[in-house]
Amino acid sequence: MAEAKTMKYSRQREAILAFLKTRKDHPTAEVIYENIRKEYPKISLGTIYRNLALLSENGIILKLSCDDGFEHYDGCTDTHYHFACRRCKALIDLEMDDISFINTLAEKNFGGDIDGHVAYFYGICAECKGAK
Amino acid sequence: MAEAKTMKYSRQREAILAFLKTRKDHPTAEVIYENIRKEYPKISLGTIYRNLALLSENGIILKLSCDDGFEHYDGCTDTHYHFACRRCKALIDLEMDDISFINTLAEKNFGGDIDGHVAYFYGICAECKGAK
DNA sequence: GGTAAAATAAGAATGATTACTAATATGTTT
DNA sequence: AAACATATTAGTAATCATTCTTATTTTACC
Repeated sequence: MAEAKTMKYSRQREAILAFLKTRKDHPTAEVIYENIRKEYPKISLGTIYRNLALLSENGIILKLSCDDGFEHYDGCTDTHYHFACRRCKALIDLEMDDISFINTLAEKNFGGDIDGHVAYFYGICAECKGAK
Repeated sequence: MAEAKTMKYSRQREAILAFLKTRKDHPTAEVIYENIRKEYPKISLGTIYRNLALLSENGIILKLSCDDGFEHYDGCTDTHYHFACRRCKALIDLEMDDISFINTLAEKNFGGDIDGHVAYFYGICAECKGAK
């Protein structure tokens, strides 16, 4: 799936990856930018985007499109699923069993090859539910 | 989920919806625009976008984000799933069983309420597979 | 027909993302 | 360690799908 691109080491990329690993909330490029700036005040937004693209193309991070107008990034590539709150727009990891078997169901009446899937769940998160 | 907004009839909106119903390939706003223009040469792209937003907010059509940089629109709102070809980027309907039960799995260790999900399957479509 | 609300065409504006460029960092080879 | 080749960067400009604005036209209802 991911064709390996030659990558030289860069402090900025390492910082971006390290930052992503500390977060569970799947930040946007802008949020990553604001945080990496604390350590590298001169980093540019282009560098953020270029490295996020490199990292996700190589399967080192995940790029999440949950239809809120922003791409989100996830430092954890283990199989897992996400929940997007319709009210507060939070994008949250779900602790649920692996449902990779749905690939088999999808492939049943399909002539092509299925090698993966993404699933987003929608609704109201626990916090918003309590606050109502 | 969908708060009903007052909608007056409009020929343009009807044409957009009728066109969507004739297509199985989930066209983008631009493709819809080019086609509706044949019937309404003066229609503007803003009208396309405004009506697509209205229709999808009211649950009359679906808005699909398959991460290719464009929003796609689907005139069929019955529960079904989509496949996105990694090679030709086609977005195709899958004829598979309903897997709504995954909502229950997702809700198991989750404090909030889940009312829906979207799932996209990825791989190589039958045509690309054959052409290789 | 008259009126109010919604919809339109046309165009301008927005804003996330991408592309460009000259300078710098990295890795490798002598 | 200097020289070289290539990747990466900061800074900035450009792209382009989508949204917004405004004056005008439709639609729905009395």
